[in-house]
Amino acid sequence: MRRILVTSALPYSNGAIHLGHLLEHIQTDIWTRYQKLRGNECYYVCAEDTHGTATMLSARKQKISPEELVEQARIEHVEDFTAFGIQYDEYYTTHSSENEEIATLIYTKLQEQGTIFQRTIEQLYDPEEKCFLADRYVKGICPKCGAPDQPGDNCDACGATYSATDLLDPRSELSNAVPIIKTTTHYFFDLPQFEEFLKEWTTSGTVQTEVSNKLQEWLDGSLKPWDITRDAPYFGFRIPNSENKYFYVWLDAPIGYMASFKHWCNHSNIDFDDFWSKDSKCELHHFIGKDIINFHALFWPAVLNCAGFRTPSAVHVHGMVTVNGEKMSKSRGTFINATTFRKHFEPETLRYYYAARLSPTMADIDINFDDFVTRINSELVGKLVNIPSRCANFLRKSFNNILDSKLVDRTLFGEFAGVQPQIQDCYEQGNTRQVVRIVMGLADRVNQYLTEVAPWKLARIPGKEAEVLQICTLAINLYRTLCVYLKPIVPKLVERSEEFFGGTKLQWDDVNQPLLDHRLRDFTPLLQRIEMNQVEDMLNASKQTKSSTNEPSTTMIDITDFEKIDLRVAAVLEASLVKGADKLLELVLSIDGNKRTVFAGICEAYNPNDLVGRKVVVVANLKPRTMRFGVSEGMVLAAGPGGKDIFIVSPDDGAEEGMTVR
RNA sequence: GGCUACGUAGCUCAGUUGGUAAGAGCACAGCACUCAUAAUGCUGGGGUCGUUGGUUCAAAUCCAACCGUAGCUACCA
Repeated sequence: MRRILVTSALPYSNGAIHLGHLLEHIQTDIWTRYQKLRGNECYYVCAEDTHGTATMLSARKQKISPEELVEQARIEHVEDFTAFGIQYDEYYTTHSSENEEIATLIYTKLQEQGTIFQRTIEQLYDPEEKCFLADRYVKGICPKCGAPDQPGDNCDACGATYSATDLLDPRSELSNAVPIIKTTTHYFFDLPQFEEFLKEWTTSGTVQTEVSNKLQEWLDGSLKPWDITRDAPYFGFRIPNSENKYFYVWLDAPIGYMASFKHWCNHSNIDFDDFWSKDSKCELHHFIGKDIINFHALFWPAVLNCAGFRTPSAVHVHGMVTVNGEKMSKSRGTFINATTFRKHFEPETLRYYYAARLSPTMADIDINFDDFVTRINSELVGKLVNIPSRCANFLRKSFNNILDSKLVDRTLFGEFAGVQPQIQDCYEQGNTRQVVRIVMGLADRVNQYLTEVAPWKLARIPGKEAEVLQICTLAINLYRTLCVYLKPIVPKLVERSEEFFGGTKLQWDDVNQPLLDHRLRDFTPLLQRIEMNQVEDMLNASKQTKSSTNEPSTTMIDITDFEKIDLRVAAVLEASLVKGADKLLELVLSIDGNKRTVFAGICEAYNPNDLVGRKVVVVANLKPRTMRFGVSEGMVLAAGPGGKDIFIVSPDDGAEEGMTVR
């Protein structure tokens, strides 16, 4: 039996869980569930990544302590992950005594090994807030192209890279003060000392070859010492024997893997050192995105090695999530939070879709929603769940739900069991795409078989009842095999199937032992089809989430952009509730005598009768939008986050309908 | 600019060490079936495997250049 510790990258406290986090945690969860199903001793730990300037500032803004912010985020994050079936053994926090202890211990070890040195550096400093500024907290005019409002590291407009001190008219994002240059002494980890070690480590099967190739770029003599210090004020752990110096968040974040596991050990009978000591025989697997390769495949193994701990057995790197072929974008509504997704879809559908796309490569994963809808409907519902559905009525009506005492066709059942080694390899390598392909191929076979033997025809012929029972017994057992194979991917769907089979949990070896002479429970639909308009609803909801935040937009538009919008005063002629809609009111507006029908999601905030006769402002040249309840020919302007807090914009007295608003 | 990947039917992808592999699913068209959540089965159209050269008896598969895409990195070779 293997002993395995698995981690996903720690989600940062200052932000909601989105589809990108979910890709990684679903991938990790599938792998972990597979290992457990195989009977391995496997633990899956994660935690909140809590430290850093962003958390500190965000807490300040909300007038709460960072600790409160972190705890609140932890609760929300766990809720999201749990909804998607992610089963951690421990989901802890980096702001813990365990983490501080281990971080301090590791730092001390690094020091003893002579890999920590001090260096005085110059950095921008906000004299009003009295704090040093990271590049992204400074904005100014690009020295190359003159674009305004550019961050301190590179220009979004022309792509130039520069240092924050080169910016023209630099301003602190925090106080708008002009930053000054100030010196400070920082502690550095002397990474170049580990070049040889890392060259060896990164080419010894610990990472995918494509990752290894990429890493050689950095390892080709271009490793630099790593600044592990941040100056106060900073939310984090103080560096021992220093004043006002804190560990950079990226030092203690990976250590959070250890701390989380330590916490878990303290509550169970597992020995921490078995897993982390230098000569550990256990496995350690990290799942991460390609954006943080350097932290996990350079800094982290070097630090562990230097501090006398074991290094990871493998770092599994996945690609980024794109939506409909593009980067997730808040304005397009494709920046989709976990909470939003699960309001509109059963989480299992995302698990399935990701699994169907994931491979051991670090290629980006695109969520194409057309593809998403058809895959769920045709593969999961149309093929897979269709199998028991095709048999259930025969079994219930004629056989009291009791399966036959033997299998009519051992070969087909044996064939299905025969692919198990192949499936195992795929899971082990993280090639769930292949698992799904194999399983769906088998599901096709069952449907073909059923069409061929046509139990519905036999059922009409007296004396053929036994054959019908044989056929259904085989089909149900083949379906059961597929359930075993898919259990790590869609655990809830399989759980519902287990209920149907009688309530016993499926085991990996069950593919060799058919269910016979056994009473099933009544069949109930296992998964609902989904529709394209659910996708549209979700994308709209994602846009609303964005506009309800209080962050002012950083995208500047010029006057010609603004002039494209034809804003008009309109009078409300009629207003009525829309049957079947939760939020919509149907408004008939008059603009200069022309009638328009406009749907507005303001039902919770306004009574239809109170609106009739009012003057409102509409976007008159908005493309007509076909909604489930009709065509909307414009948009009524309103302020507020939504729900009951919506406030319609009205012109002052004297404005007449049809007037242009500028 | 450099580096690392990738570019196969409308979409998502298989194609093992070069030799009947040009394939699957979805989508589309026709037929069949009616047990099933308008599900399923069969048949068919559709690709000069990014482009151009080269190696070879033989290339989607190896090599080179170019084009395109993505990411990393940078004006230092």
